[in-house]
Amino acid sequence: MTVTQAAAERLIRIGEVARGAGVSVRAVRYYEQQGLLIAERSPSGQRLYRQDAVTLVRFFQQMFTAGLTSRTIAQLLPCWDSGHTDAEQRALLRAERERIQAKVDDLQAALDRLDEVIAITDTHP
Amino acid sequence: MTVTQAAAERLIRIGEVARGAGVSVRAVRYYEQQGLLIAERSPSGQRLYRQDAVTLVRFFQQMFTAGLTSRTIAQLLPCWDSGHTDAEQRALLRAERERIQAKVDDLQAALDRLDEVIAITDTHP
DNA sequence: GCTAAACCTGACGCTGGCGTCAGAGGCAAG
DNA sequence: CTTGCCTCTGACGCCAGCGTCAGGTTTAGC
Repeated sequence: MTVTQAAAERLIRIGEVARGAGVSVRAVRYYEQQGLLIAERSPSGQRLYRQDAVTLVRFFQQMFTAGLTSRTIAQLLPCWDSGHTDAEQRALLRAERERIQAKVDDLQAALDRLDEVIAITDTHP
Repeated sequence: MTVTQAAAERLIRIGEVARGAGVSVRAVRYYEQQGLLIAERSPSGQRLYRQDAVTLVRFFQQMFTAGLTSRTIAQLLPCWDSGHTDAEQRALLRAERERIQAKVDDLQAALDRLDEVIAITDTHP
């Protein structure tokens, strides 16, 4: 799936990336600052992205909402591109997996508590 | 369950509350500042809590990890004490429930993505 | 009565993912 | 050529739940 020979691919500017992914322009710049998204530059200095940057940004958003930091995502990015991992990355993957799973459990427990109250207060108007 | 006649109940100080609930003393003071935990005061000004404050603080922690703000918790606190809710509180309860459920779904989706990568990279050493 | 531990009130710092404002340059259309 | 939108680089602001330091009082044990 890693097409390296995108010869005459249409490049898009930052606004199109932002709109496409549903985030702000500021956010996209921030991702670059964090080393997540490398952009080419036009002669005048404007950022130019490949279209799959949109997909990538959506992916970043998903990871952010899962509680990963940009630093962690940056460390894991090579996995997505190459499909290979070193020991450190595998450990990171498992650690994040566990963290997220634990958070799911916490949220589920909180949900149960809230449902208790909802049930009680619904039967006691 | 709401025993209002705790005549000679043993009161505890902030350190004991903190240790009992597994949080810092600073956190307990913060909860008071946010209107979550009202403490009596000794003649010299030290905070005095009933033992169930420990349970309450644990509950706060659970809600915090579920993403509720102290403001929201404060608005919902009467529900726990009285077992009654007004319309606003019921709406709040449902809104938080939905928010948490949505977050669970997001986390689950992120977990699936991570598991994909883990699976792929485990079979490709 | 002394000391160590615990408590008090401010008040500033930190983290992370941006929002937002300032001031300046780029680009297609009319 | 000008109008209007897009983009650029800093740099400060924000929120929420505390951590942490400063400087002073209280409590408990010996």
